[in-house]
Amino acid sequence: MSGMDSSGGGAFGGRGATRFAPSPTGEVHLGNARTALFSFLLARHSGERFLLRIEDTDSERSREEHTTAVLEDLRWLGLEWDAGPDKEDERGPYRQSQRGALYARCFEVLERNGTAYPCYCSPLELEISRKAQLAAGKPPRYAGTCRNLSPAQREQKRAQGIMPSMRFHVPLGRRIEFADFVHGPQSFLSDDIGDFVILRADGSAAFFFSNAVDDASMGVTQVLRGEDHLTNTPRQLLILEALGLKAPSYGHISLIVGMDGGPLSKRLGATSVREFRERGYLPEALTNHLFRLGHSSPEHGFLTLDEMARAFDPTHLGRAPARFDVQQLNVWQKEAAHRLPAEVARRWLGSIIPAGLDESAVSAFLAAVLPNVVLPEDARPWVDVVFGGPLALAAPEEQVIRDAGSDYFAAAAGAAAESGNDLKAITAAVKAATGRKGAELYMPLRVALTGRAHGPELAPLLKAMPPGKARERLARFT
RNA sequence: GCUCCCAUCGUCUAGAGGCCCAGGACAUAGCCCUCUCAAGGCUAGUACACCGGUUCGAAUCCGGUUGGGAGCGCCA
Repeated sequence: MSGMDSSGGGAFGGRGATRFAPSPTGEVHLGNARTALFSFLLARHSGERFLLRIEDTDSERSREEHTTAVLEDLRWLGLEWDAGPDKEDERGPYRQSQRGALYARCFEVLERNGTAYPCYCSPLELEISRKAQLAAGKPPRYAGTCRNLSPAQREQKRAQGIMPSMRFHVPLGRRIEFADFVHGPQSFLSDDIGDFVILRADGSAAFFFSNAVDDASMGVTQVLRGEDHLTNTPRQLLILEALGLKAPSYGHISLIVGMDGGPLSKRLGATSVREFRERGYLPEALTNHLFRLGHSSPEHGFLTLDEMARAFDPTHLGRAPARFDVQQLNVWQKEAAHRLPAEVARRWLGSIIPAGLDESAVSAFLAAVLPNVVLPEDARPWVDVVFGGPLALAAPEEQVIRDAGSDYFAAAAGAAAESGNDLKAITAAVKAATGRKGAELYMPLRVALTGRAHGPELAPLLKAMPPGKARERLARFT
């Protein structure tokens, strides 16, 4: 069967591959972002290919704009793929909605094997059956109603116009074992698994089926995914076995949880890449934080993706759920913000920087303010300080001004008039006139010039101000 | 209900029987530096969920308890 060769080889020289396989039904969640990051790093670490496959078999919920958003978010994070929906190769297409022919061929194999059969049960019947089993304290599994229908019975159902779904016939009494590369040896009993749907009534392929078939046919050798898939893995192994396809090795990483230890929820803050991005978080902050969630590395500092790829160690993937702590994210965010090159910082701050400034004014502003900024909004108050008009003072600041006295400011304003916005010249003049030093010397200047007692370094801040601004603000208190 | 996964400082984690009265990073506190904040330097406190067992010896192995999570969908 062409297109189903899972032996590697061919155009890809036997290289293995990892993949990220999101369904375009919403925003990229933090947990998925981490799975994508780890899969990306796993591939980069060992020179494998990183594939992006869009799992859009559910036409009801899949939306093209979500696919676009997923691609955008991944690229924003810096996770570029070697093949994907916008980078097709001979193993594609990379959208499941376009792989119907392959699924049909695979299904035929199963049908011939006798490992698949049509199920005519209605959603309502299935729902009732599930509820009844649950109520009886039993696992809610498919009861096998349609498993052994005779050809005549099937014909009868078909004549009634019922479109069947197709189920996989799970063998009895089998032990399914595999080595999870995160959790170690796993063992499941096939008796605990009910016959599951592989083709929906509309003919589209269901997850267990399409996902397993695609991993095999796309040459994926290592599947890194969330732990929510761990107990589903035996199903996929069974499908692959029935198809005679080689299974990838699987690793299941624990889920990311909120600070309360429960599932990550909106209530506790942002949960999607998009939201963090919109709040002004930088991709490097997110990747550095995610890199340490459920993974340990001897490298402690701020890392680029390349450095992460080198340091990534699949044997150091955690089995315990990791809490998403925004405080820790903010540490990386601060670091990322402080490392921002000027032109990127300018884009990052966007409309917060007033329009119409010349380049040197912008870079002076950035040089002064960036070291004190974590999120773009932190820069906003300093725009007024640097470029705005007269400053309003609170009571404690007023007091600082009064204590300094008008002689102090006369000297300061005089120096400012002569030298422009030069802190050294101003402090020298004030020092000569008043004999003040240390905080007594600097604090009144800081307050008069910025309106507040705390903030970025004074000298660069002054330099960023328009000419005459220092004199103007100092003269106010003479 | 059944099956499966998990459990070390506030957070992320190291730890695969003695190297651990548990190490690191971040956070926190104090000090230093300093015009403030930030940065930087130094110092400090805080953890093996619980109960049994195996062993000369257990964070590490086994059993149980508790707690958390996942799966059992014509969602992925």
